[in-house]
Amino acid sequence: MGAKATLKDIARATNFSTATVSLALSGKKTRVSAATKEKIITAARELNYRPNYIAQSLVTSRTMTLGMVLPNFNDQIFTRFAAGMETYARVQGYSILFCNSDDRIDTCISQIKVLCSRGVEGMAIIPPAMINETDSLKDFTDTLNETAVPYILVDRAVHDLYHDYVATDNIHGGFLAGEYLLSLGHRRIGAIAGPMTEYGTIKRLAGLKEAFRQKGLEFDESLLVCSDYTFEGGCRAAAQLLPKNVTAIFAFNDLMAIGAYKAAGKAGYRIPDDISVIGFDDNPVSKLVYPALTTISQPSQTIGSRACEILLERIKDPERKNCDYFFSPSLVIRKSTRAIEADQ
Amino acid sequence: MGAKATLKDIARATNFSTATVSLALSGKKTRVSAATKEKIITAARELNYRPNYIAQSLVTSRTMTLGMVLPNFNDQIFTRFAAGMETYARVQGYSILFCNSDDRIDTCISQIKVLCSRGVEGMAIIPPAMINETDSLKDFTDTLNETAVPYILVDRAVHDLYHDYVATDNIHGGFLAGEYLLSLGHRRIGAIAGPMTEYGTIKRLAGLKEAFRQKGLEFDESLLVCSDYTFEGGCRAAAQLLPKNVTAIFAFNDLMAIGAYKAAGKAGYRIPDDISVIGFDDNPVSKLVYPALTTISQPSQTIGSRACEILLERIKDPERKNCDYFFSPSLVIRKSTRAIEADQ
DNA sequence: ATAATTAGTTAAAATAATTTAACAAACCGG
DNA sequence: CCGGTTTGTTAAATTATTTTAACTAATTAT
Repeated sequence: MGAKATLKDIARATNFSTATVSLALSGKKTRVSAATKEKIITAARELNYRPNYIAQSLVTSRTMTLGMVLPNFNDQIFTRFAAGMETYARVQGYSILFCNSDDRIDTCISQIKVLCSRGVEGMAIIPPAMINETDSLKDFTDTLNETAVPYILVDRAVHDLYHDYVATDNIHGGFLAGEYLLSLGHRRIGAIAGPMTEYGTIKRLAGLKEAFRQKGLEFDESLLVCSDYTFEGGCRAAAQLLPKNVTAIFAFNDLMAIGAYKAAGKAGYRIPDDISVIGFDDNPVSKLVYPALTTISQPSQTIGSRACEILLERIKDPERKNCDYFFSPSLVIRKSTRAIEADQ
Repeated sequence: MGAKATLKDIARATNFSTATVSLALSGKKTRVSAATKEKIITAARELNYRPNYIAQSLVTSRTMTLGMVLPNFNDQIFTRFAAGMETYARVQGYSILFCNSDDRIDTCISQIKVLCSRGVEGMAIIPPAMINETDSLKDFTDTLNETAVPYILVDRAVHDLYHDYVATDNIHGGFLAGEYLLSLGHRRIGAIAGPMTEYGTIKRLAGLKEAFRQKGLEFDESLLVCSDYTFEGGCRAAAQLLPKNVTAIFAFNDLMAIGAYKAAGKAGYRIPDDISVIGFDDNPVSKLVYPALTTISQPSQTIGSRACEILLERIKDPERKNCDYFFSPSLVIRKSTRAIEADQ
């Protein structure tokens, strides 16, 4: 009962060597006679044999395990990456160790080390938000450069770390938002951006400006407020923007857009009658708020799945060239935007 | 660079045996001279040594890995359990394999088997919602009974499976919601429950009725609508309730409460002026909606942490008696409820 | 000075599998 | 019947670590 059978036990029971037993049970088309195979399989069943994956891993150095480091477990954007990752991994027979970095570089580094020690075959890492602005950046890149474990960066790019990278095409996303608001006739468009130290922020803004340019217009920089991707930050930023007679607000994520709802409500503006609001992410929340939020949908789940696929390819072929993979976001029109007469 | 250093490499570099190196690095208070220890630790750092957990596991038969099965990765309630679990596990040196059961029994069973094969020391399982109403229930309990791996059930109880179990004290939660609405003067209180096949639903309702009873009143069963814990379900249920002149609605989760917002908005009711709404869960969303939702807060993160703690205790002592652990929820008053004159 | 104890170190075993290289036996063609 | 191939099997090496038991040298006690 208690003690679990090993190859050795089967070998003893059948009078074959452990090598033969291993061969017979491995199922590979090796030269083991049918009679031998049958005896061994029968004995294995009788002894209720279960291969020890740990021992297998030690010798094959395959663990069928991946690692993923997330900045937190609460933000739906991250958990959707995680969900996509898990879905793809599962059908490939892989399991995933999920780690929380608390969005801190030191924790992220230590989690990466733990994952390597645990013998994951590959890692998907969403780096901390501030990764590019701290002194610890080098510690981070050093850690990754020193490890022999293949990895892929997800969502957030890192300076001086030229590696596989998957993310939303943020330029295109910013463009889509701008293009849509312009097509509705809006001209005084306020933008609630994130910190300008982030790639994503910079790109979304670039896309927005490009949309203006393609219409032969120019984005009014005085209507740009940099915030912090939080609900409260969005609320504060919108409060600054509303007095400037904007007819539409593009918040660089849904949380800030919903913060703008609050500011608009307080100031007596109705959405979308008095002001249109568009977000970014397609956070599940955006379907729940009233009015439902028009937004730029990041294909997070798909990105997660593809990240896993690309990671597995890299594991197979570590010499493969590093690539950036960008996934097109899409416009999801709900109830927070409306057309206005371009009266100016 | 590429090749990772082993104990042997350090032994070779320092001219000590692998045994000494192992002893020196293990940190245990063994008799290794300070000088030796220092040399070895220095060499280990230089060679960028990382212990191979696989080899460690093989000999110690401890993997320092736990498993957790979630119905999905998107619902914040589950990810908060997961976050709490991970936080506690991390400081104890454990990593966690997180699995998604897609809320299906067969997938859940197969994930449990995968976890066992991978040698997790223990499992935390949130069973599928329908677990108690399908023919596969026995498969599920059999799988768990046969395995030698300790486990704990989280959030959802399972028939005929007497084991460690952690959850919110749903009776008390239902009571708190009822008590609060009654204290505000509400008497015609509508309830949007979940399916009556779920323990959680039954208990929340029992708590609500108890609150009435303690006031010498009785809950009006005609104001009870059973729904399905979704936004749309809540919206439909509220649409049934509103014509019945309820002055307050207790939705058994926040998603349904926010669905009720939508129904109320459509019917021209203002919250909380015309109708009070209280939810359950304290889903992060409830802070974002307008007006911010008053709700019963489940201490999900705490429950996750405690689940991990209890699981680790059970791993240490498999003979320990099985227990149910219930955690008190708390009332979080926001903006969706108000007092009325008890004019009837 | 001798015996007993302690400190520091190590050789070797153990963990449970896979893999390699070798070997014997059977088979086959000329 | 002899060289070559194929088939079936196994001994031994390998994986990276911990652990045990033994050994030497130094210290302490008698």
